[in-house]
Amino acid sequence: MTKTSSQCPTKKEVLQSLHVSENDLQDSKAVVKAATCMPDDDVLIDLSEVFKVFGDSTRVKILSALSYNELCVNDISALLQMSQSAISHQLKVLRSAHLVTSRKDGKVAYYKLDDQHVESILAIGMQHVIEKGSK
Amino acid sequence: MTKTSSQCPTKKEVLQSLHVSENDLQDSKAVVKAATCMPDDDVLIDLSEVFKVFGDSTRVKILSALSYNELCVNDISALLQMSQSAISHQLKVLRSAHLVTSRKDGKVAYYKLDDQHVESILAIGMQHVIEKGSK
DNA sequence: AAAACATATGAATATATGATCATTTGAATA
DNA sequence: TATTCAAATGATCATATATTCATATGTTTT
Repeated sequence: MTKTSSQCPTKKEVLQSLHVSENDLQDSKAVVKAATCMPDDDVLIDLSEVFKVFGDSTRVKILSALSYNELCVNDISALLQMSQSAISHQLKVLRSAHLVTSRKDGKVAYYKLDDQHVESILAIGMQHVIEKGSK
Repeated sequence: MTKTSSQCPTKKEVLQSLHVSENDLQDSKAVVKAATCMPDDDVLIDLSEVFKVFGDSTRVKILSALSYNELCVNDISALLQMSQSAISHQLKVLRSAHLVTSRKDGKVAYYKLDDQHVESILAIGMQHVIEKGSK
């Protein structure tokens, strides 16, 4: 069986796909390694989309609040002292990203964190903030 | 010794500070718990700022690349097939957020991840993407 | 010293996005 | 059934931001 380029591209193939020659680069070995090991573009784009959802103070506050208790829209609105509409819009964003789930009890919609990852991400991010400071 | 309100605010005090009365809320106990336990606003804002930096595909690609190797600006530019200027601007954002550090060797500036948190955050975010899918 | 090179930076622009306001949907209750 | 209430949604607007283009800075080499 012969290795195909998609399974194990040669250095030459990698550089070609990047439209560069070896002497355009300071460290072609490092570039090839990164190019070979990095996840596909679409995966990294998805990843950035997830972080983008964490990257808003209103949404982070909602997530932080939900890490202690399930809460309904009205109560989140009161807690954060923001309009019901603003909260509802952001909850939609959080739902789309699978960061929260909701259940309905009559007219009241209760939200909670979707899974354990959410808390983990918040916790590690918090560590970074504590160690490196804000700015 | 008497507890002061700043050390252990009463339920009444918490609700007052939120400008709500108990019957504005579905679950006042849950709201008070969240209000009491949540980190201060400025901490959560800082946290969201960190995630905001992760929340861009170009920056995530840079961070992913740097997780395999230290790389210089030119090589990142070639790897991502983006202009030197665009990369340099984003590296500045990453530096400001303490996600990468740089060293200079002559004219060449090499960048690497600042600390272990960066990789951890990427890894957990990736888990979420894999498990929940992109959209 | 001049030229070449790697990186950084400032201004400008186009796009993305968060909050508001007005309205709608859907469920409980009078 | 009409009303009230919680939540969701659509349109709009103001702000934030990522890239480009032009240029500056600083270093090495000729």
